[in-house]
Amino acid sequence: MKNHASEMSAVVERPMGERTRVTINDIARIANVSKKTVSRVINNSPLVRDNTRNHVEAVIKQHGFVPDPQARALAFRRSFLICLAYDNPSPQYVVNMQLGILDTLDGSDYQLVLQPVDRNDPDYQGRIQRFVERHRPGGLIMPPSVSEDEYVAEMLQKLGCDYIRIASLDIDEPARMVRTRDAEGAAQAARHLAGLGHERIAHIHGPRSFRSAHERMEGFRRGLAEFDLALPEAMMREAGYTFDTGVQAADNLLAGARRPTAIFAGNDEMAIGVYAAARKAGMQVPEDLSIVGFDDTPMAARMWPQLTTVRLPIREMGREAARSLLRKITGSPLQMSSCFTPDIVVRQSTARPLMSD
Amino acid sequence: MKNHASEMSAVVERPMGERTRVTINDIARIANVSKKTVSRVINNSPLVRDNTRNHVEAVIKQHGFVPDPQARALAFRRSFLICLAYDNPSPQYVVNMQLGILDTLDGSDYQLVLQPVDRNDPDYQGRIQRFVERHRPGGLIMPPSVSEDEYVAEMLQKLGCDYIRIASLDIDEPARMVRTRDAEGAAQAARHLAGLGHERIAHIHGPRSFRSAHERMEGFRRGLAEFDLALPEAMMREAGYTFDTGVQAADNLLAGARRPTAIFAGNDEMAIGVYAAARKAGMQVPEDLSIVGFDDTPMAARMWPQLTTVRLPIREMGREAARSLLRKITGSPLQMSSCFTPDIVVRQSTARPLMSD
DNA sequence: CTGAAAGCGCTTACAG
DNA sequence: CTGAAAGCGCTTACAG
Repeated sequence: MKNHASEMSAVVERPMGERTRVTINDIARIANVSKKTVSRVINNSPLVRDNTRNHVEAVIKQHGFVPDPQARALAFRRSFLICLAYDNPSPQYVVNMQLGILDTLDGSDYQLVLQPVDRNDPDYQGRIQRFVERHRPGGLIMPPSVSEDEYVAEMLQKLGCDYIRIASLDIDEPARMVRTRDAEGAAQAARHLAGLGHERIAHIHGPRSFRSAHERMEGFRRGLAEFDLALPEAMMREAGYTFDTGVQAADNLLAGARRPTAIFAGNDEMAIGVYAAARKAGMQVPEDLSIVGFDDTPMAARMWPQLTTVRLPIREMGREAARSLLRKITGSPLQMSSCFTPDIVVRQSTARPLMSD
Repeated sequence: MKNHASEMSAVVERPMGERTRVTINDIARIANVSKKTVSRVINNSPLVRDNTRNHVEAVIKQHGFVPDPQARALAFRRSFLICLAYDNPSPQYVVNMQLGILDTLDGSDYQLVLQPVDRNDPDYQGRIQRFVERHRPGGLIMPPSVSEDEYVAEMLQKLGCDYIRIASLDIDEPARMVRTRDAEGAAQAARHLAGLGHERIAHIHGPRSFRSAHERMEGFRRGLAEFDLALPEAMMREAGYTFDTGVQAADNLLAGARRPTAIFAGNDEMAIGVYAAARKAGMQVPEDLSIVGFDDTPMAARMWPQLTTVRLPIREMGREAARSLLRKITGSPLQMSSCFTPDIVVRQSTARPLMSD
């Protein structure tokens, strides 16, 4: 795949297989300008004559020069790392978010590094702080619930580190936010269930430490209210956004005398737990129990019956978060906020309630 | 969380919130040694007197000095990045692999960066090569099927870049391998099904471009042979390690006149596709059809009935791969190969076949 | 609009 | 075992 002769000679020159690398000095010499001028071209400084720029760019292209990220990082006092700091327990969410960010970063100078954290770890903020102090990343992207931690956001501002928060409510200036309208999505779930004729409707929400749990709960409540339906305490359970906690909460809900005919779970993981609880209780889905989830993870469409859920375009959100962050870093002027409204995806886990009572 | 007075003074000195950072020069001055000696301590050089080392280490600790990764990278001509280059389509596999690697990297000087690739992209090897040339990572970790690409391995050797290949057969020197005995796992699946009394047993295997697909197929065949059972062509289908292709392959298998009574799928994703095909065909699992998967992803235990599958400890494999890589990088002498043998996890998707025929 | 000097915080190569 | 000098490949601060 490579010129054999030149490869041989390179090997002779550098036995470790390290090919001679074109540097800014080579380009400066060849283009007959100072290295500072090459630097200006690399960094898109306006202080370069068009003629000079074109010439330098031609030389750069001809020699396949790519500035060394490590050297730039040292001189800039800032690395070309973008950090995803997350604590979302759903692997689907995480992978899609990563893919979205990588979509945007591909072709840029930045690399994605991962910082999974545990908000129950008392040192979790310290871990983020140390990472930022040591590696001085270009910026951080924080999905819920890390995004909801004001202390972390303030710390990043003090450290002069850019960031984007993905969250279900406005908790920062627009240019630093990717907003999701979770409440509206939950309201759609409520309208769907109420519209089918359900009246005894329950809700399993995520941990109270997640703002999204509140938003979804309140949105769901508002949606029900449009149909003059209430969401009493007896019909609510808190769970941990995981399968196991979803099973437990649903077990509990279905053990009562007046069972709900429909359950809206705060995410798909818990909704899938509701399937398991329903089976244990001898209930058919959707005949005896309608189930709605939130997220539309791939698993939703693989369940039987397929899960009706509220879709949030995670990957596209990741793309947009990275785009916004890159804009902040480069100081681009057009910094508007972006907002994603979820949509309900009706599948087979919801139906009219059986006439009972 | 921090000494208030010192934080204030730092803010006054550096308005951008950039706190003065302790460098190797500060430590050298305070410890009254040359910076080269500090460097030796940092890098665990044996050429330091114990007295000197202890003293320098005390000063380092006292001042919370952490060497700048960017500066070290520039001087070393090698960055403190570990790259995961993967093309595995299962999000569960990817997330668990990442978590395992991060377990090991946590506390080290290295950061994990992601390089998802598409082996159908004609430029995919070029993408890896360019990443390595530009970022000079400490090393790469490659799970299947990227690990099975000899061209990539040779390229990395030429570039002098360390790597670890996770694969189901010995394709490199032991110190560069994390081996999995996929064939043995598949043989266990075969023994389990044959032991239950199945005779018409089918296999949906992954893409032929994955060596693991071959290993699992051959292991399964050998396991059946122990029970004098054959695996005829009519009972084999190729699919893409994804849910959708799994559904298709199973549809096809179940459309024939002599339906299999059991199907072993090459991974869980496809096995879950078999559930869907079985339902479409009006078959009950496990009464009419036994199903076995491979991987034991979290979804396996969430299916109904729960999926019998072959478990590979992905996260532990990730940990071990990162450990081996760090050993290679530091030139540690004890470099043995590690090997993981999968185990069958019997759940509820397998049972004795109904007496028919 | 362009450049020469100094510096980012480390390590390598050499000397002792 | 220890250190002074030069260098890694860029950018900042300053001058013109």
